[in-house]
Amino acid sequence: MIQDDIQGTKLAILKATERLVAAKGFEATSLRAITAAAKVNLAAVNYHFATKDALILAMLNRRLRPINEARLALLDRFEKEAGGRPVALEKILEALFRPVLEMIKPGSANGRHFLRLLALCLAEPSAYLKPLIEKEFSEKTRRFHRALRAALPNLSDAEAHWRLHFAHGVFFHAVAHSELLVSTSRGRCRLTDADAALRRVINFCAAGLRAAA
Amino acid sequence: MIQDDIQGTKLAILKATERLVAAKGFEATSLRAITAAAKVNLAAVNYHFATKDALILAMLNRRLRPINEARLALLDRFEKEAGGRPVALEKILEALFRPVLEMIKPGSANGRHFLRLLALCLAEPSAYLKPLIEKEFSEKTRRFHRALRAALPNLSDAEAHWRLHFAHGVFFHAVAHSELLVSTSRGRCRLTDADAALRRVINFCAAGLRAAA
DNA sequence: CCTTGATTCAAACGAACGTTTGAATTAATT
DNA sequence: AATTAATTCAAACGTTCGTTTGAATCAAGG
Repeated sequence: MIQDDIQGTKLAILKATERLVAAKGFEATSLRAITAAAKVNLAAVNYHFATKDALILAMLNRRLRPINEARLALLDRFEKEAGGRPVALEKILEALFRPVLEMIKPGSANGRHFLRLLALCLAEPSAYLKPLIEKEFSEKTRRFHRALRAALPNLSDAEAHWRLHFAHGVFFHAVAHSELLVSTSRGRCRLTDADAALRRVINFCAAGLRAAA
Repeated sequence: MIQDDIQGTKLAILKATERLVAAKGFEATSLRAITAAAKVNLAAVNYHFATKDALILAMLNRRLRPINEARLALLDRFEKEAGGRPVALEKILEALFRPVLEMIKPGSANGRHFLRLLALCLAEPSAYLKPLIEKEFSEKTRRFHRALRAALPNLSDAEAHWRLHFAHGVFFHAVAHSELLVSTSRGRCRLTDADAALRRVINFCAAGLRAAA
């Protein structure tokens, strides 16, 4: 799932960065804390990644690229399966969400951490993150917009944009801030079963997307 | 709308903090930048607020308290108007969302900034923000959970928690990251008309909440 | 007018930060 | 085995940070 030409010190730094940044935030995580956790020398970060900003970008890209590739591949597959006809709404949503939710399944360690990082990326308005957001979020979303318009021909172009934005919000908030659900439900609801969560999210979003104007 | 016993230096600091933190984030905003923007002395922050963390909390509370009061007041009003019967789903959602969206209307300056701050609060996992989140987000949400269960008696307790979490995500993402909508739609959609946005959000969420299991 | 308390101010404090340096060490190549 | 390149390391650099200090200024009250 992840390009594993990266090894040794470089990989240790990336893993520690993922864990610590998810726990503390970008600015609050120092290179000293990262290198201490990774059990490497302080200067190793600058040697392997040149700068802290570049390290953050490398860490994010390592996770984002395979996710977005999986999303588009899944959508491609569903479109092929559909022949010329539009892909079913639920399938589109599955292609959009499943590759991310796969990360919280047992076996993909550090996956849960990454969901927090996604939230941090959108919230923290650092200049060097903007190109990544535009490329990995906005650009990829347009492909799903087209599929959505085909699936729901009654929706205007603008309305489709709004509702896809909403659907993104459902999923994003659900996975990135799942601790709020635990808190408000006093522990009765938890984001543990990825498949059950996916079903719930798709069910909610599909109804919202199909709603009469 | 906002308690205005605060004046002079203290108010200037709060306003500058709001603007700068929304633009740069918590850690990336220095007290020197804040005091320079507010045109007050550096030491004024520690004099009036003791510490930077306390300043952040004061700034957030100044906005959050009136919003949450307005939410509960609106829900109270709708419950009173409904007599003993359950409040209509759309009304519940309006009570939940309108007080926040009012902030982006012309006349409430700095309101837009605050929406970014909400996103930062959830994403940035600073320890001193956790109590505020639990109190102002989770605690208040439980009241709306009860109203929701009355409006949709077919929904199980757990399912209601999940879907309210989803609805929160729709609204939250829509207002806090509205620049993503502008970006993916290439400027065709914008969060300018608060009433239109509220209508769209409520429409989407109501359909999702009512969806068959 | 003088005093008292509240506020502002310039200056400095120690701590922590990202980054750089140059030597030491390891790995690879011939 | 000798040489070259890649990597690690301890130490330090300059900067910026939140906070503290003590004197200066202001606003009333007696």
